[in-house]
Amino acid sequence: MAKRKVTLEIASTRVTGAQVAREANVDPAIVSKILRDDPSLRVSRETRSRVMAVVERLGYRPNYAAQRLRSSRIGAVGLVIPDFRNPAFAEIVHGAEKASHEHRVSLFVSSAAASKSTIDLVIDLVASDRVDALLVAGGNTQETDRINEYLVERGVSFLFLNRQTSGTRRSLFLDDERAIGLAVQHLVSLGHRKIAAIGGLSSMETGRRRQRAFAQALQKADLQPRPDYVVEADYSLAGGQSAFAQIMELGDQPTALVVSEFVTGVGALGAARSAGVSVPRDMSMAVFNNLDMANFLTPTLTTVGLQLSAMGAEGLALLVDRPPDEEINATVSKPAELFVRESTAPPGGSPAIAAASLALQNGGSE
Amino acid sequence: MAKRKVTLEIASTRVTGAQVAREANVDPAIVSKILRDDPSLRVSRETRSRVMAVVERLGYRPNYAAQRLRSSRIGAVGLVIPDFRNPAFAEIVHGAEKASHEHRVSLFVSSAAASKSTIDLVIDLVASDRVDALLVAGGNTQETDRINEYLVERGVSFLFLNRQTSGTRRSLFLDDERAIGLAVQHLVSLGHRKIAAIGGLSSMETGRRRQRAFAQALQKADLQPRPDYVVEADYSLAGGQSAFAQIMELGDQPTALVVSEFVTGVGALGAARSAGVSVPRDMSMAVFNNLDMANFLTPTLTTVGLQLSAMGAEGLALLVDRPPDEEINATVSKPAELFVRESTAPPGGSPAIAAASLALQNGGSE
DNA sequence: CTAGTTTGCTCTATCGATTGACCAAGTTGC
DNA sequence: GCAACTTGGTCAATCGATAGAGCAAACTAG
Repeated sequence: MAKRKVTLEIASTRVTGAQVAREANVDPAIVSKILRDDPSLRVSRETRSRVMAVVERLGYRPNYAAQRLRSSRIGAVGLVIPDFRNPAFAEIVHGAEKASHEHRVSLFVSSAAASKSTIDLVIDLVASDRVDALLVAGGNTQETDRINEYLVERGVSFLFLNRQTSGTRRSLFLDDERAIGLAVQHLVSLGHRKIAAIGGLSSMETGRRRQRAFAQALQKADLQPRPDYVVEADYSLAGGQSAFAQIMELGDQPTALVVSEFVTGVGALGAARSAGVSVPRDMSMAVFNNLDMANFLTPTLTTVGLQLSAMGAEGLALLVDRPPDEEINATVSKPAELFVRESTAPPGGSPAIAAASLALQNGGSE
Repeated sequence: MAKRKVTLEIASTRVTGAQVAREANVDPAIVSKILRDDPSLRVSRETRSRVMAVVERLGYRPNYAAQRLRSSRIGAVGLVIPDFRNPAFAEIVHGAEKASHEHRVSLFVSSAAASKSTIDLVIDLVASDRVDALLVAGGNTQETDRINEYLVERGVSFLFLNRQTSGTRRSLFLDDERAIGLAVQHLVSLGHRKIAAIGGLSSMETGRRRQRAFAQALQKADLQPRPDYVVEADYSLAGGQSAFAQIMELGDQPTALVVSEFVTGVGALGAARSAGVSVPRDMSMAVFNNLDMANFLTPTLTTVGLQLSAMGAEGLALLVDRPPDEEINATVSKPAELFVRESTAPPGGSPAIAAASLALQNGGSE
C-alpha cells in the first residue's frame, strides 16, 4: 500500500456501492447492474456471486436518494386518503401496502385529515419528487378534477380509486352498483317496500354514483324512488347519527335502511338505539363494507362486502404495471358479496325469521 | 441572445434550482440558501425578493432526492406500526402526521401486517436512507431490543412509542399505570371485588407493564391479585373473543373485566353477548382507549382514554427537536381520563345505578 | 489467418441541491 | 491613504448510483 494520510477514522455507518465494488474488485457499475438485474449486463457467474457475497457481508443497500436522483423511475408510490382513522381506508392502505412489497416499490401514505387539503397533499408529494406515481383515494369531485389536471400536466402516472373525474379516465372502481343491488334485493326479498338510503355526500362522485345505483335497484324491484328517502351523510359516526335523525323526522318512515359506508352505518345504528328504534324489529339495516367489526356489534350487521383491501392491492398493481398514458377503467376483480346477519329482518320483525338470520351470524369473516 | 442550437423542446415538467437562478440572475447557491434560510448567507433584501418571486412564479420545489443525497439531515421521519387496521394505531398515525406537518418533515408510515417483520421494516427504511429518524410503535420485546441495537449501531435517531428496551432509553410512554388505576378504582368503587384483566401478550413489554400495573392497582384497593384472573390476548377482535372464552371457563368467575386494548375489548364484548353474558348486569367491562366508537356500541363502553394521538404528535416532536444522543424517558403530557358509560355497573346489576351511568353516556368525545 | 462477434468488464458524464472556500467592491478606522 | 472589514455575492467539489459508450480479450466463421 502506498503512503496513506492518517485521518480520524469516522465509523462510517454507510456502505456505498463503491466500497462493495472495491472489495469485490470490480467497477461500481457492475454492482449497480447486478443488483438491479440489468438486462444489458453480461457478467460471469463467478463475478456475480463474488459481488453478491460482498453485498451480503457488508449489508449494502443502494442509497435511495441517489437512485432516485439519477434514474427518474424508481419505485415509490404515493397513496392519498382522507383519514387513517376511517377503517375503510385503513383496509385500502393495508391492501396497497401488501402489494407494494410484492411489487418492490415503497408506499408513501398521506392523509388529508392532518390539516392539508387533498390537493396540497398531491402537489407536495409530486412536486418534491418524493413519489413517481400516485393512488388517489380521497377528495371531492372538484378536488379530484383539479388533481387530475395537475397530474396530467406534470406527466405523473396516477390512478383514482373509486373516483371518476371529468378529464382523463384512469380509475379503478368498486362495484358499488352490484353492492347496492345486493342490499336492496335482500331487503326486498325480506318483504320491505319502504327502503331508504343513507349515502355519501353528493359532492363526492362516489356519493352520486351510489345514489343513482340505489334508484336503479329500487326500480328493478318495481319500487318507486322517493327523494325524501335519500339522505346524505359524510363518512363518519356523527354523519350517520345525524342522517338517522333526519330520517326519524320523516312523516312516513321507511322500514329498512341501506347505509353505504361502514362507520356511517355504525353511527346510524347508535342513533337508532338512542332513539329507541329497535334494529331489526323496527328498522332493518344493511351496511356497506364487511369489516370484521360487523360481527361484534349489537345487533350484528348485515353487510355488503366490497373488496377494499383488494382495491388497494389491485390499484397499486395497475399503477405499477400499466404504462402511464394508457387509459384505465377497471373494476375490482372480486365481486361484492352479501353477508346476512342480525340487523336485517322482515318488516314488523318476525322473531322466527330473526332467529334464523341469527344463525347466519358467522357468515363471513373477510 | 447568441446562436442557439434548436432542439426538440421537451416540455420539461421539472423546474430546477438552476432555472430559477438563471431567471433571477443569481447563482444557484443563492437560491438554495435563501430557501433554507441559511444563516451563513447575506443577501440584499432586493435580491431575496427577486428570487422568491421567481420561485413563486415557476412553482419551484427543491428536488427531494437531491437534497437528501447531498445533505444527510433532511426531514423525513419513519413510523413503524403493527397494523393500519387497528384503530388505536390509526390514532397514533394521525397524531404523528399532524405533527409532521407542523415540523415540516415528511412522515413515512410502514406496517408490519403487510408481510414483513417489524425488524425488516426498520432495516429497509433505514438502510436505504429513506428516513433519518424513526418512531417505533410496533414489535415485541425481542424485536424492539434488536431494533434498538441496530439503530444505535447505525447512529440513527429514534424513539420508541410506549415501548421500553433493555438497551438505551429513548421512549415516550403512555400513562398505563394511571389508566389501569382509574379503571380498577372505578370498578372497586362500584362494589366489585372480583376483577379480572384481559391484557396484552406478555411477549410485549406493554403487556407486562399493564399486568404489573393491574396487580398494583388491586393491591392498593386491598384486593388480592389472582393469576387466573389475568388473561393474555393479542390486540385483535379474535384475541378478545378467545380471552373472554378463557375467562368463562374459570370456576370462580369475576364480576368485572379490565381490557387493556380497544378492539380486544370489542371482541370480548361480542363474545360475552354470544355466550349470553349480559354486560354490565352479569359482568362489567372497562376498556382502554376512548375511541369515538365506544359511544356507539351496545352497551356503550366505559373507557379509559389514553392519549394516542398526542403520543404520536409528541413523539414526533421529541424525535425532531431533541438531539439524537440525548436520553428520553417521557410520558405523554395529557393524562389518562376515565369515561364512564353503560358497560360498567355494580355487581349484580342494580337498574337504578345502571340508568345513572347511562346518563353519563356522552361523557367524552375526543 | 483475419474480420467479425461475443463476453465481460471499465470509464465518464450526469441527476439537482448543497457546502465551504473564495473574491470584488464598498466602508470604516486610524 | 492604506489596511482591515463588511457586504453581497460566485465557483467548484460533492453526495451515491446509474446509463451508455467504449474496449480488450477470447472465440468463431470462412
